[in-house]
Amino acid sequence: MLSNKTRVEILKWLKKPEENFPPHQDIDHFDDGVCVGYIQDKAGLSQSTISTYLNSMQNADLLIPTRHGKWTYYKRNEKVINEYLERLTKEL
Amino acid sequence: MLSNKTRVEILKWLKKPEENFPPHQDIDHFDDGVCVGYIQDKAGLSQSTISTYLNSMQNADLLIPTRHGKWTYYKRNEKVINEYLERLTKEL
DNA sequence: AAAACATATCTATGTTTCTCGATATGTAAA
DNA sequence: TTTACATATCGAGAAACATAGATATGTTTT
Repeated sequence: MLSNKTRVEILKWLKKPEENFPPHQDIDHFDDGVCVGYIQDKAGLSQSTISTYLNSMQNADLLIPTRHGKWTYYKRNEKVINEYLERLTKEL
Repeated sequence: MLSNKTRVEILKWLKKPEENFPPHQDIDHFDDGVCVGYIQDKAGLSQSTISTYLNSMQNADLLIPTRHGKWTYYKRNEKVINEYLERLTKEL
């Protein structure tokens, strides 16, 4: 999962949404993360590719999706990400 | 590089050679790591595959090779491995 | 110097991953 | 209740990776 440059970048971007994405129009915070379109623009890959990536990261429990109207927002699952890093650091 | 199960396993095995490999015949320590043949036996993959893996990990600076007679021993490059883990923990 | 042995490299094939365009689905606006 | 929009899913081709067998290289033993 974390063997892909773009997916890792996305995780990093979502660490500080205010610094990496423009403000959303319908909501004035990043509490639920960032919408797919913004992530797509930033990554420069096709809509389907990004959607697939985000979906796979959600399946891996690295991201948490929230639907707001027609938009889907994705945010990091800090707990799982930290657990992964800790385990890796311990075992590797 | 660390996206491959076998390669990650090898790194883990080399963390504690005494526990994971039989003693070498020509030398009585693991100071320079473990010879290719033992790693191959443990991994259960072909000689060429393991040799290729070890070589690629050496190129990535994760392993340090030492030649003793006709054997090549590989050990972990702790410095680089730790730096990688620290950077990942900081950035991810 | 030849034979034996450990490892490295080459070549090839099957499998997985990346990536896209096309299409489907779900939601909101007209 | 169509139409428009955001995202998801499907199907396919190209690229990268995994892996093995054959062969080459380097080292030791005979």
